[in-house]
Amino acid sequence: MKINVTLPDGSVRSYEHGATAMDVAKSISEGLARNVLSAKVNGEVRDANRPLPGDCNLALLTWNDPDGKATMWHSSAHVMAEAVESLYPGAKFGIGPAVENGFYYDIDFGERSVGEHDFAAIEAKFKELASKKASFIRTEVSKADAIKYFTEKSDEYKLELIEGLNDGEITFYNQGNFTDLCRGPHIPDTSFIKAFKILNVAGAYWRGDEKRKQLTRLYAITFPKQKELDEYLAMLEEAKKRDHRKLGKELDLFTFSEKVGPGLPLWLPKGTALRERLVNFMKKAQEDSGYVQVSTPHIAHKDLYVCSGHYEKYGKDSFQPIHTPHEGEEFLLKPMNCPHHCEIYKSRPHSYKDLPIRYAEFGTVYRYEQSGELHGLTRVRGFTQDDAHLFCRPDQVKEEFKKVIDLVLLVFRALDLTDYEAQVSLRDKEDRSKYIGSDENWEKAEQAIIEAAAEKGLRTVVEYGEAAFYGPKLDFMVKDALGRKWQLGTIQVDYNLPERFDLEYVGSDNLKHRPVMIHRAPFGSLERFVAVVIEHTAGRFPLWLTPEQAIVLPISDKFVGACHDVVRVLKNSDIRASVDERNEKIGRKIRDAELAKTPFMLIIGEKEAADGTVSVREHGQGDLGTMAPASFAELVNGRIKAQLAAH
RNA sequence: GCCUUUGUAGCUCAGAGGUAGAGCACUUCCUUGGUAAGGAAGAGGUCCCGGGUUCAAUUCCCGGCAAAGGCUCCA
Repeated sequence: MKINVTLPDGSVRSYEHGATAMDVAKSISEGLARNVLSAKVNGEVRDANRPLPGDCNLALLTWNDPDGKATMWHSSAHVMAEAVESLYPGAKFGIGPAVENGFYYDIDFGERSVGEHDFAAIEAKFKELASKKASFIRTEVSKADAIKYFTEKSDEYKLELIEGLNDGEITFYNQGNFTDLCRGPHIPDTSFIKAFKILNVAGAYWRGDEKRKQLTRLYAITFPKQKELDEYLAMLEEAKKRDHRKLGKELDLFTFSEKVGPGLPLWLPKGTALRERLVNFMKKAQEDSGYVQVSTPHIAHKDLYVCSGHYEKYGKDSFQPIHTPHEGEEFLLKPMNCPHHCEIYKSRPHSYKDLPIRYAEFGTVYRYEQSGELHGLTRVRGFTQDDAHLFCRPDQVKEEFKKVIDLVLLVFRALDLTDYEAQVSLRDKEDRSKYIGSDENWEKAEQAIIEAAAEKGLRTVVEYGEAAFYGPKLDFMVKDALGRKWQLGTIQVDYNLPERFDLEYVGSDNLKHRPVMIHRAPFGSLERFVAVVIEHTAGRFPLWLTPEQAIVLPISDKFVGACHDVVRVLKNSDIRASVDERNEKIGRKIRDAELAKTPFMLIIGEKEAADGTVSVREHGQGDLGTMAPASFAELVNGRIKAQLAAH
């Protein structure tokens, strides 16, 4: 009896019954067979050496397929577990899945504490085991046998996992001296793994539950070639160099102080100026889009947040209320700007003709984040949002969304963030009970978002069940220069707050109606946004944003005066420049300016001073020749204009 | 909050149970130099904080504080 196998290119090949994906690979080429990690059979990823079920569609998976990589990494987790078990007898194992970059295994080492100093031994053992070319062998076991096996090993974690499985669907995989409860699939044998590295160690609660025991999680990665591991490690090094915390310090943008407190960034003059430019950029764009600025204080009555519902949801995990000394009133540090804006809306009646109303505020908010959650500028306790709230009629939602999308894209363009993706978050299809607002309005809003995104030509993914309880949303994910994903701009529809604050407008029918509210923040928070921009550009900011656009370098003291003259000319053209007056040689000044990532260096010596020119050198590019200061100003402003051009 | 690691000069980091070290930065002097580091001298430290062990602790132990990596990825 023969079976027919359809390959991804549509070709059909015939094999003996019981043939495996590996047999198919071998029949195509030896080279392919050496690289096959697993196989996708009728859409399901399976072991390459498992007999095919009959006629099927088959895709052979190699290192180039995400599923192939995952197979390899998951198998690597088993080998790492084997290494750990042989070095630390009695270790118990939780789960060991493949993740985005490598894999991990959660391990209970008992009383022992395992840290970085143990990595070398585990790595050595791993290499020894991997080189044995042990096959991964799949066996189906009964639930009773599975329980028996892990009871003997007294591994309560595996036993708990087995509890949740049905008899008849349980499989074990074995390689070398290690057997694990595992659904698979796995690579044929351990020889495919040529390079291994433990990346870090972390505590992880069993099943992600902080009430349960904390296991030791070993993160690691493997590759089929040593060279690829080396490249990966080099990439991590590069990421470290771009770390915004390091660059923020080097470029004098911001700092932290233990006295001031964790998660509370202090912006230095250069960083503040950079922030201001971002703020002004946004203010201008918002003005052009019909926003009006409002301003609200940093604290408010607790009742405001009780009304908005934020107190109930976040209150217990927030900074505790501030009490007035005599009246005993309770005030909270502002965690959100929206309730304030609702009150501004309420301060007077509105006609349908007034809508949409767009209140914008660069509002600084304070949120308690657990100490371990804090991270540089990306996770802080005090930060400034480029917040705005749009109050509109239901029929205006789509148009408003499109305008906000334009604003977000304007920001991305100005900062060279070209690789982005939009996520539309909608209601759970099954359970609609957890959402507030009428079905009809939701329907309308969801449709409006989808259409707005489509009409703007966004690349979107739709996620059901990801909407907030108060409304659907559109989030922008940006990939930075190293391919890391960040969530930046967000646009959210809200039916909840208009309800809670009893917001209304008078319609053309002279009846009262509920406006729809849209929250949006193209930057998200200034802190986080600056961090992303630093890491994306490695500190080489776009010309319009950079702290200092040009530094003027005198060849010797004699030309300092001429340098200041040039700075004055540049200032008149809105170019930020200063003079390096230090008593140093020109080579040194150039080096320091290059390291400070200053975009342009203007050198003035005998020749330039005499004919009123500057010798222009561009960061990372070198000498551009001499020109008049006015021509240089034109060059800079021309480039800035090109970058900020709307389209 | 919890786990692992770390905390020494402004920065990056070395160090040892017995008077604290380097490079860069800083100050002064010399040098006036043409596209990525000119030379010399000097100043600078509560070795994160609090307790304990010791004749002696910055070093060892305990407790805090802060920072870093992680705590969503489901056999």
